[in-house]
Amino acid sequence: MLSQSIEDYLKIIYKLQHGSDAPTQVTTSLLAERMGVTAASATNMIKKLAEMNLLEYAPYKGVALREAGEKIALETIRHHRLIELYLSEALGYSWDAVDAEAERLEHAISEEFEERIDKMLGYPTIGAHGEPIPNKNGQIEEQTYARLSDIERGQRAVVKRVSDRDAAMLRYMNDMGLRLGTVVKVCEKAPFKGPLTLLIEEDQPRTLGLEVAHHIFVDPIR
Amino acid sequence: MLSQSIEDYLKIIYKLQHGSDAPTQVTTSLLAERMGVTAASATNMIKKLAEMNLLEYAPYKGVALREAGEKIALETIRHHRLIELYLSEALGYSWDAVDAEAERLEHAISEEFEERIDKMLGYPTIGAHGEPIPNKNGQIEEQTYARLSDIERGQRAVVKRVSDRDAAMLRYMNDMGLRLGTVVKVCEKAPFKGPLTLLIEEDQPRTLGLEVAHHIFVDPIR
DNA sequence: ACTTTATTTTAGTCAAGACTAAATTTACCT
DNA sequence: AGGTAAATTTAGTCTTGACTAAAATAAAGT
Repeated sequence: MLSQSIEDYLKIIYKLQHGSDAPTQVTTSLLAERMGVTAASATNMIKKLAEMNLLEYAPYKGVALREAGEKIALETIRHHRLIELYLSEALGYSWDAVDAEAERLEHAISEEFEERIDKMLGYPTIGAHGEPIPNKNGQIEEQTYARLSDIERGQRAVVKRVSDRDAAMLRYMNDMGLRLGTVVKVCEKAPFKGPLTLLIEEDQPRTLGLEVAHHIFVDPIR
Repeated sequence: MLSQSIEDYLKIIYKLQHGSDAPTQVTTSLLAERMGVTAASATNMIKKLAEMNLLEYAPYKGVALREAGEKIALETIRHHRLIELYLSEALGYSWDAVDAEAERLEHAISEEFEERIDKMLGYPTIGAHGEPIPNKNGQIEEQTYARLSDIERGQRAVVKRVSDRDAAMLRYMNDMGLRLGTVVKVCEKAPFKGPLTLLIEEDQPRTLGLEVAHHIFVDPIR
């Protein structure tokens, strides 16, 4: 059995490699920051994972997952996203609470548990925040959506995915009435990285900071 | 936060103190055996728990939980039994599979998770194998049932609780058609600790070894 | 009461995975 | 190209919770 720690490291490396923000090189310090440990600790673990042939390690340069490592990362991510969706659908958890709970549960569930909730949810392919859920074979359909912050004025778009990095931000989005599938229209964009004004589902206009809009992924209409 | 290990030790000590088999004195070796560790390891942990004022430790004699330790034990047991029932009721787990899964999950769930499944289950007081579920305040209603092995010939009784120590035995009981609430009648008891013959729910007679009957707790009728 | 045996405790190791402080490497700037 | 700052790695420590082997204690038999 693999330790929780190892699963977490691999999961985060995968996310960094395939994330929408910085798909350059996964450095020790970036990994350390995401794991909430010091760089020295990250180096130790990296050496161990390289030893186990789970990743490619170029000292002072960075890491890249090998096939075996990616497989474990995707299994862990699958667990996480299935659990998040289950908590949300079956237990009524809110958008911002699922991540923390899933973070601990993902390491504790068996294959049987995974299969049962997968079935119960109807073999879903999209998670609670719009993320793709890897299938049992570790295949995943990476998506590419536009950021709401990049949408032109006047354009309408459907909310497809939100970043789950910040629970407070998720709660805020939720309070604004944003959900997966919500249709928004950009009415106004203030200059100099100013906020944008949105029409959410034909309701009254709302103003949203760019920072938040940057973490909302949409599909423009027409 | 308390470690999984600590929670497990306290839980097992509680069960040994209140178990139906040997409520004498909880010894180091008994605890070690149930935890699957060596006696030396158990001694170490006992000293640590005594240091934390979670239990009373008389070297060479044994241990007894103090109030704080019992509270933690009961919380852990509550988690375990709620999860078992949830797995059984909501996810269709079989009698013999719930324990192993709950064993890992009990340390991973939050208070919110506990509350949500508690509510979903209708605030149950009896677990999947008939055990009492401690309430949120750590109160528990200890039961005293007769063992099926002690029931007189001709007597009828209702199955109230089964031991969950051995998954294979649980599977066997299940295959025999035994469930909580099942009515059985003892038709025959072979001498010299021989097997007993049962009538299960007015079906055809079945023969059951004493060992198994010893782990089935019943409430005699009339 | 003394000896043998079983149980328990002590002493010393080990592995995981974190940390700090120091040394090293890379990168950047003029 | 040389010098400095930032990033990374190395070296050494710590904690948790296991282990083995040896010592100490308790229990039991004659």
